[in-house]
Amino acid sequence: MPEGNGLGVTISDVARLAGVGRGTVSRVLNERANVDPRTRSRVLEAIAALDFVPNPTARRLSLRRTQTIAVILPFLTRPSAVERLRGVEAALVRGGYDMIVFNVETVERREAVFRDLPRRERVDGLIIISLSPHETELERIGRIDLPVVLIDAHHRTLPRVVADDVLGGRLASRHLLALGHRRIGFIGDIPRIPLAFTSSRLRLTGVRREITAAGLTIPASLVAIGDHSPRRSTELATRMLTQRLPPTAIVCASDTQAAGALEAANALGMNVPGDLSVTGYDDIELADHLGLTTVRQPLFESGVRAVERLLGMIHGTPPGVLREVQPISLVVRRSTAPPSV
Amino acid sequence: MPEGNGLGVTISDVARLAGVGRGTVSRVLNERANVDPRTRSRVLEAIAALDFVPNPTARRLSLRRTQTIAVILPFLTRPSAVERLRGVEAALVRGGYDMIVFNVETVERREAVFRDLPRRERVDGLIIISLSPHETELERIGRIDLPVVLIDAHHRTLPRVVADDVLGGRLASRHLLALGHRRIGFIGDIPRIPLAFTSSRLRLTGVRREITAAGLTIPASLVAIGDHSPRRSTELATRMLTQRLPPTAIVCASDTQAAGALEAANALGMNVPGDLSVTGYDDIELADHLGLTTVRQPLFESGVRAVERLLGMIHGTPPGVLREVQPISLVVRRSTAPPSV
DNA sequence: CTCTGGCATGGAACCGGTTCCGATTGTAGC
DNA sequence: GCTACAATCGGAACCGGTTCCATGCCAGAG
Repeated sequence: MPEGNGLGVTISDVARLAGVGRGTVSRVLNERANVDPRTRSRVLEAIAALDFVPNPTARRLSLRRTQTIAVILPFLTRPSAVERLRGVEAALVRGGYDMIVFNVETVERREAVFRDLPRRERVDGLIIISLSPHETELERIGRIDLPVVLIDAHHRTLPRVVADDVLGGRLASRHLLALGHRRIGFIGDIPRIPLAFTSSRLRLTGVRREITAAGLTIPASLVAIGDHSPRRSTELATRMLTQRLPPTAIVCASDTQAAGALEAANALGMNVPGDLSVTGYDDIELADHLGLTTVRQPLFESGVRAVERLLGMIHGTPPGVLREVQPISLVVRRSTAPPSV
Repeated sequence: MPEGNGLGVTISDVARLAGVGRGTVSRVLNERANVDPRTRSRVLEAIAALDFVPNPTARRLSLRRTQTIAVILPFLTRPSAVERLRGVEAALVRGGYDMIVFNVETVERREAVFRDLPRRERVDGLIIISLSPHETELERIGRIDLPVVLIDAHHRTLPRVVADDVLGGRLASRHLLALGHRRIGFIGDIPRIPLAFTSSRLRLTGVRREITAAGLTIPASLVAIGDHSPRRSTELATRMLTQRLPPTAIVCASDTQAAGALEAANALGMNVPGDLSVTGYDDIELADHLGLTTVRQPLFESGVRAVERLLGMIHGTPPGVLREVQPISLVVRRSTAPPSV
């Protein structure tokens, strides 16, 4: 254990040097009224002279507040999740809070995190990204009255920041229908029930509704589900494109998967958008780069909003509307065009 | 401020219920010897009955240890950085430490982080990814005697986990030279001096050395520097490929930039690897997906190793060799082939 | 049977802040 | 000149743990 604890200057040292009591130093530090200006400046001088900085741990214990927020997210691997995290981080820094991160990639880890974390003494609040809490997990959080905000996840009773994924599915397919496509495929995620929440299913629902509304149907052979990797998506797209009646367009549940589909088309010598249209979801940097038509949702901003709401709750503001829906929009680029036939 | 602090059970409550002193409860909690087995089990019963969990903040104050590590990294946007962070997170969880993350994307933020963070008693240690500390920053850290480990960054006196970027540059270009390429280009990062550390320069050095060793040179027209985005890389590659004497191969300082170069070739109607060979760096998931020949470095593992070393330092193990070099290797995929001419 | 030594344990002191209470000082009002 | 009250401030108590020290008790040695 390292011994030298640097400048071990405490509030008592400051008090002694300034010739005042500890309480007075504390009052100066916290900018309370009722401190004589002359006393105040003497204290400030002492603080400067000693290069004193208050010990946050002691402060936390005394105030029973940690100034720390925990963020739980699965899949730190996904660009969209990381982008939300960036938003959270930026907003927390502005608010003077620390962010501690829990990446849950397995069910065991998920259980461990929900068992250990939600203790009042550890954090002041919780942000959960792309993960819908179970009832038992929720019950534990509720019992200790810990403020929580979800991002991209659902629960009837919890404040959350989401986008309308059904609408997103509709926007993508509406665009393709308007271009004249009639055989539209879908590539999405496995709904990994025990672990994470996946928006993929909702997007598929949107696609289905829009296509049904147009008087068409989407055959089972044009719906492919697999894990989130572009490689898997390439396999699925290849299989879909090489069957008897291939689609003229594919809606993908993420930009990453759309990149996989583009790769498949490329390998098969198909021209995008000439022979095949592809849409993505999220509008991450990759989408711009690939010229992907995609559904844009405000990822960074979702993190910012979640923090704003969480800090509001911590400071006693009523949570307002539970389900905050963020706007989404279709970004048309060069991966979609009318079908050639 | 919310009042209900859930189960506000303290060690005193446990002591009272078990009919022992607080010290004894603490001894049981910390599995110290010198506790009578009968007393021990009475205490354990009381703990279970009250569902008691020690308050970490109080523990921290008393032990003068935070059980928390700070991670500073620029560019949470880059897949390679995130992958390192994943490794750090995984290893810290195993060690029972919390991770607090600081994403620095501007110079102001960098300054703020280095000013506020290494204040005593905030964290037990520091991991810095892809950012070489200035002397002034270092002096501040050194003064408070805070253990630090760098990842993918350099400083003579600090323990660090790095890979040999010069070698990486050589591996990529050696491969291309062996295939018969003679005009080899390079696309890399701006060396953003005030903010982050960039390995790009070192990789270019490696490329230069290898090419020089082969009796060739690399003209200025074949070296392009730009920011890290694939879009920018596409622009640079396009310009490079449309000049009078275009390269037959391009070494890129990252997989992301290689993706940009592939995109440029694609747009120009060039066949990869027929008309152009491209290499990347890092071997992120994208590289596998694109079939990119690349230099693989253990990103996740770099985070794990940094944590192992940091925790060792915290527990008093001598740091050993300062500069720990991780192995890298060339992964040959389908983006490289002999030149057609 | 007494002395000695060691184990178990209660409780005080401490970590470094905040806050509350009561005392002191100063001043305005009569 | 005295009272009343407000402003200011010192210091105790507290947040909830850990650790050290002193004490009580018991067993074994002489």
